[in-house]
Amino acid sequence: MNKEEQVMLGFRDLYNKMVWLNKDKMEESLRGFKPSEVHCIECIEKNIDPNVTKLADSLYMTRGALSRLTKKLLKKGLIDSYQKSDNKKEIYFRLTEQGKKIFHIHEDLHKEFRERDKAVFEQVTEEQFDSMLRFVETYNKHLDAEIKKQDMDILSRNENI
Amino acid sequence: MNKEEQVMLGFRDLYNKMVWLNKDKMEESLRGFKPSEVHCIECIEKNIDPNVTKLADSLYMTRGALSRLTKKLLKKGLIDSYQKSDNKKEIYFRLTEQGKKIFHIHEDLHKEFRERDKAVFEQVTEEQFDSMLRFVETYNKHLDAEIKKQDMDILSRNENI
DNA sequence: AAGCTTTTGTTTCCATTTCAACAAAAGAGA
DNA sequence: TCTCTTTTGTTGAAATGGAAACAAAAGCTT
Repeated sequence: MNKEEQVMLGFRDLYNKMVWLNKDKMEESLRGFKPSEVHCIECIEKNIDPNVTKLADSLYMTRGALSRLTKKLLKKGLIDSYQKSDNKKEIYFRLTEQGKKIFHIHEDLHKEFRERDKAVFEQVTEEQFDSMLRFVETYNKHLDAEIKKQDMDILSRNENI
Repeated sequence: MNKEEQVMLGFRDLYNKMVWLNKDKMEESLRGFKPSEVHCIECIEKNIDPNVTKLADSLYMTRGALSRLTKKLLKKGLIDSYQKSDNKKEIYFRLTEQGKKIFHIHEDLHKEFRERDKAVFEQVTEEQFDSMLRFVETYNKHLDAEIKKQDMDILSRNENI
């Protein structure tokens, strides 16, 4: 196995382990709230005028899933919806006071995770961080371009039908 | 946002984008096979005497999920099961010829992905790779320890009941 | 060997997500 | 403006995966 693969597999493992590990802690601090709900809340707060489509794109899920998820959060009183006067189709969301509470508990939890993993990050130099950051940015841009390319392909394939 | 977070969020995005992007390609090359099935096949080939429990651990899923998944693959004739003479409980799996075909198509696909992303990796020096590899290894070890710690917690909590 | 604890694989039940089809609104082009 | 296309959000049906309960086998302790 070459180094590229090792790095990417290593990160895949890291990702899975973190999800696995944080899930329990999350359920402990935020009883009654599922990871998907908390992620949705996080995403609503961090986006400008988020609607079902935008949230689906950000969370790498389908619009159908987010339609249902937002409905649940509305019912629980964690989010509000609003529209703009010049658009009767798009429906946007924002956090209620109660939703903001959840958001902040989640933020604190992340601080706790950072604290938990501090020892690892202390071993990394500033240059190493910058190097990794450059790598991540380059790769992300590359994949964005590939995703766009693939969307084009799907589009043009539909035209041929 | 500090650099640690940027790096980790960057990798989370990378991971999600790759899953998203590769899923379509996978369905294209391996019609009728879901990512979960292919991952399971990959995992069976790359492990020694894999059983439901080992597969569940490797794939960060539950034993229940893998019990069903392996059953599906058995039905499709992609895998075989076998046991050892000294253990009547554990059931191991191996790929059939047809399963190996799927495995190799998947391997080729990965080569294709590497080719697709070659431009990104060409910009990375050997030292950068080594640096990232060290980071990934350290972090993984750290999380393994944390997971173990959490399991201990759960265990001791049960003792108190 | 006997009695317990743990591990393993399975199953039932349930929540979540995707897929596909749909209607309504927006956008684009003549 | 009228028409065709695309986008948006929603829904029913189906697939998926997790939680928990379970029996059978294995492991351990005495």
